[in-house]
Amino acid sequence: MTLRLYDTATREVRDFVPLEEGKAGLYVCGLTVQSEPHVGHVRSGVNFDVLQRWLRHLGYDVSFIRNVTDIDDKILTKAEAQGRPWYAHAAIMKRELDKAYAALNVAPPTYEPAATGHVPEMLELIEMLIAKGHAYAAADGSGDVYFDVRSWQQYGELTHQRIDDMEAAEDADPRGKRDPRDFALWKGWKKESEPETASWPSPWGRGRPGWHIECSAMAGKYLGPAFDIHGGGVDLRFPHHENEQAQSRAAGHPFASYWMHNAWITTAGEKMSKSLGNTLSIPSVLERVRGIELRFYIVSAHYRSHVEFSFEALDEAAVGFRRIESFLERAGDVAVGELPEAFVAAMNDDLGTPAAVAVLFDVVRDGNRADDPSVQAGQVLAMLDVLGLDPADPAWGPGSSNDQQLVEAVDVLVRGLLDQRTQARADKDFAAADAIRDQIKAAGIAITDTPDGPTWALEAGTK
RNA sequence: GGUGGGUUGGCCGAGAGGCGAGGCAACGGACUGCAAAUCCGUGUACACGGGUUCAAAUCCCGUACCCACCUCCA
Repeated sequence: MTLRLYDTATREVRDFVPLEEGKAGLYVCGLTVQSEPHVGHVRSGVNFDVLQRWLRHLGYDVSFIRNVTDIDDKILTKAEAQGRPWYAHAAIMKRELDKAYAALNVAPPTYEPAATGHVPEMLELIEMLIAKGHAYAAADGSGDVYFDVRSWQQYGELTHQRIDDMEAAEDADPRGKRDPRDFALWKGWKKESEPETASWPSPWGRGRPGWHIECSAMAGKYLGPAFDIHGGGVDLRFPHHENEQAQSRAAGHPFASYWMHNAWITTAGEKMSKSLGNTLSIPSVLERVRGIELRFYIVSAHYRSHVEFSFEALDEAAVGFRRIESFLERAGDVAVGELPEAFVAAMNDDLGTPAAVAVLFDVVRDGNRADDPSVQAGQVLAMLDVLGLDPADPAWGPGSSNDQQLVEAVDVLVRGLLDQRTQARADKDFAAADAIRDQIKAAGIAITDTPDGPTWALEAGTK
């Protein structure tokens, strides 16, 4: 059984055949570090992390490159609004993003190149494009360099559009373009409005990279002229990915074999980037549910399906996930087992995580029914591991030693109370027994009576 | 104007011609001193109108509504 993936370029699910047997090169457009990451932003991080983990599980030697765009218009304007240098602003937001990824157990990529670190590579590519007649320096002396879309006959091939059908940008300030659809490879430095630190020397004077060129340059540098999979959010299909492909192919590089795009998470039917302030920023969502629960919520939907975010649905997902966790707790220590066939089939079918999660629940039920749940628990662990949802993964944070001490302290206190309750029950003094249970419950601790005596755990629903 | 996606039970969310994915909630039952947890059972859902077919949520035609992208966006 082989992995099949939906390829945006061909619009079909097809067998994944790597360029080089046993290896997989993956490039994903990461974020522009311009503001605090929200739920929508991290979806792509989680989705492609699942892809990375699955490829590794299948035995591929994965090179996963996920870039960081650390210079662009928005960064400049937001930094200025906040009164700090653009690079400081980008660095702060980058740290926030790292924290968000860590909180969701998004494993780091092989390498995370930053745009500003690759200006020479971009210049090299731009000069190659000029030499081949696919790019030109603007005639107006602005220092801008544009890609000449009319010179590249296949332009539009990725998104199946013809140049003449595309609407030219409304704001199209022609700025010396030959065609309004030509896009910037290099942006000349605007002395009056932009800091000099946001400019680099080039054959066309000081300036900064256009948005698309960085990915062509970095993908080429780290994965080579041809690589397997290129990913990102749906909105990037056009113009970003179309332009990346045009640049790279015009420069003579075959570029990506497969294109994968994750769908949006919206709120109230609107994209998150447009909507409501910071209520959906990762730190604020994590005040409500744990990172592992948010990740489970994201993984429960297929990566190509649009998700309408709601806190109710998020809470439901969290409740469902706790069922899996409590099964594992009951099962005790078990070794990681084999993946059920149905799970493997689901994952191989274009990362069918919803079907995979259904298998997860089926096995949990089986395990809850069994006298000895260790086989099922082992399978559950294996599945959770692939999905990046193993609660025991140290990546979720070891909990500080302080926490550990607290747990031990609480354990002693609760055990004392539970002993009293057990005695009361033995004496058939149920009023007393229930009073103790209520007292413990009031503290946010649920108790479960088992054949081996009562156990306690923090109550579901309270984070 | 061009390109792409969507509308599934109370809610979330899969599926892509024939056996009721799964979860949450609800109801009944088992277990329990009572609960909790767990298990068992309970649903005749696929926007609307036609058509194809022995068989349609799934294919075809039409309609309605929603969303995304068209050079700043995950």
